[in-house]
Amino acid sequence: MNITIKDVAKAANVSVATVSRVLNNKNNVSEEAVRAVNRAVDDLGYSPNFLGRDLRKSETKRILAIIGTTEQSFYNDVLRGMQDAAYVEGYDILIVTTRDNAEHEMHLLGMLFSRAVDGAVLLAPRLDSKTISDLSKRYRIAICLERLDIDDILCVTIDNERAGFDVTSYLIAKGRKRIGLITTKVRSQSSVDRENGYRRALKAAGIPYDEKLVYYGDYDLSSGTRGCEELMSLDSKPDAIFSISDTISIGAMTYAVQHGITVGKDLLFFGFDNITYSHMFMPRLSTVDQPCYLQGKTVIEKLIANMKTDTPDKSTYMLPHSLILRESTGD
Amino acid sequence: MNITIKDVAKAANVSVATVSRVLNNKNNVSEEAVRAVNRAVDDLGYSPNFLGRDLRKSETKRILAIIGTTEQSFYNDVLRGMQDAAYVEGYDILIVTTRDNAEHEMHLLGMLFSRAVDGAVLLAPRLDSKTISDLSKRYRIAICLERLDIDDILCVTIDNERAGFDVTSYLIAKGRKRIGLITTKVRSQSSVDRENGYRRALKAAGIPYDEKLVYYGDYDLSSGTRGCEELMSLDSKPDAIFSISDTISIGAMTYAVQHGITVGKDLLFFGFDNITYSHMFMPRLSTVDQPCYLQGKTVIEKLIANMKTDTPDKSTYMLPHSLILRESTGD
DNA sequence: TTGCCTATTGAAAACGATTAGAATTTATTG
DNA sequence: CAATAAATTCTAATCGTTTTCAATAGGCAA
Repeated sequence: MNITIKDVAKAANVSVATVSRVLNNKNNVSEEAVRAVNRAVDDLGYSPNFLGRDLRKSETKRILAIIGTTEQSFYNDVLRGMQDAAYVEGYDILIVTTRDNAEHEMHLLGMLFSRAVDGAVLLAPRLDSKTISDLSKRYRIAICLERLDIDDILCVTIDNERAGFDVTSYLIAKGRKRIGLITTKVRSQSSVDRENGYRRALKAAGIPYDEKLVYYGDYDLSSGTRGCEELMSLDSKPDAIFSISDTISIGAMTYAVQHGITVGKDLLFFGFDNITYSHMFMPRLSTVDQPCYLQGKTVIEKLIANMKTDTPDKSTYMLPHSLILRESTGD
Repeated sequence: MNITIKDVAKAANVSVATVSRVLNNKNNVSEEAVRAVNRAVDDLGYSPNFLGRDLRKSETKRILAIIGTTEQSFYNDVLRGMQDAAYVEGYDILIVTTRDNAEHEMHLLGMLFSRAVDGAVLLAPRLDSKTISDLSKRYRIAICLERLDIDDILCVTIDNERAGFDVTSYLIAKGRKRIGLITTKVRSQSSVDRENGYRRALKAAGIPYDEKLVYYGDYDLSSGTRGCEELMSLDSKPDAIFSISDTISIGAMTYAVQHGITVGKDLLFFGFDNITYSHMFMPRLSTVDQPCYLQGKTVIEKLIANMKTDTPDKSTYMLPHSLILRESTGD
């Protein structure tokens, strides 16, 4: 039914070994054989079955990128970086979504256990760090955009704690005393780290931490809106709001604008990620820029390097972030 | 080195055949054997090598979803629909991006030719329709969100021509006479269809087509901004602008707002896709809602059905769209 | 002609699973 | 208890490649 290497061999009047050699551009094969094989391949419309090849070679040249959902628009640059790095080494990146479900994440990692891919990058791990850490002993895994509290696994990220500290310190330097935080119920390490940075900055400035000023929501626009509404209904309202993502922050800012609050003066806003939308609307949103493309590129380079060695690199790499100051903080 | 089914067989003191039967939940195997095998599997931490299994079975239970970039936020719902439909049939969806490059699209389709996946869905084909049509004769391929001008391939989409007609007719009914169109240089079938609908509506209303009113740009926000700027610098300015995506339309509207144009009165805006951002900002954007989740779900159901038969369904399914009227059209 | 070296080639053994079909064990029946 | 049926189990073939190793052919020197 299907055309196999045997059919090509027969048509070209050579052995399957020779066909294989031609297909893989080995040098020890005569001009004549090359021609005959290529003709047969064309005539029959043959293309090699990767299942056979991969089984024999025990490698697939494919890497899994496990994300939560494709919604987070800044993944796009990360994935571009990953693809570019993979391309130069002859790998393909397969994207797969967990829909923020740990069980499904484990199911997808099954592709790794069962050798359907050579390695995996987790971009929004929901599994607990012990599990991931154990897996990383047997398989080629890396984390990107996040880190694990157990740090015996390859990680490429930014210093989120530091970024949270930087943002909060900046708002304090602007004379703000009651700084709200809109974060997520889901305790991703990056959210926790940003929150810790926020607390450290408060402490460093001698401002007492007030749990009422912290809102725990989801990752979407409307969650930001609800968060802002909640915080602004407090008896002593915040004078600045730091959100752990631009999407959330834009949702929050929308509430303020629609309720006549002067953004950038009465209330400052600071986001995170520097997505396209963050500078398209008035007032433009101050935010933290993280090197998405570079993180993606780096994690794949390191991961592929790890595949080639018995002594894998398990370091955590923190790439530099920067604050982008715009109208939402009165800049 | 790696643990194979043989190791499990040895540890459980049975043959590989029995191990395989236990692993695949066949009924003709004794309780005792099941226990022994399961224990051995746990002890050894074995998980089956899919390359071996897939080769033998000649199926992978994986379907490729080929998109342009993950940027387009409305893909998220489509992919969710695809995954849900795939899940009930035991398939996984692998997402892969062409970065809008036909050559790379062909490379990715290689996974189909080489049997690394069982089928593929094209969500933003860049290859010419002849090529795709030919491939669909040998492989299980479907199109989603788009269609081909050659219609001998499974397609799940909306009636984009009709939608373009509906939008334009609505604007005309609102008394508008000079209706601008912001579309894309890349001639995707959906863009072409929407543009054709636009023209048909003009003609039906006896309004002459004016090529100056059509701007060809990219898919992003800033392209909308540039498009609006260009159209508004015409001697006889448009009194309404239809953009082929919300992202573009929001970019366009941003230009208007920032230049003191009263949106919804001086200038009406109509978008396409009903993305989250479209109703988050004042003025809220009127747009076309297309059933993303349903299209994704449907295309996978039909594709999997096609995999089980020798007489595949090559129909084009057009699911219903609807107009969402908001402030940008004065509603 | 013979021998030796090199360049090609082919036969057959992997890779790790599934699955027919044969072989064995166990249960059932007269 | 023997004969038969049913339930398990095993051996070995198979999927489509790559790759080792042996075999062959051709060229060249002696």
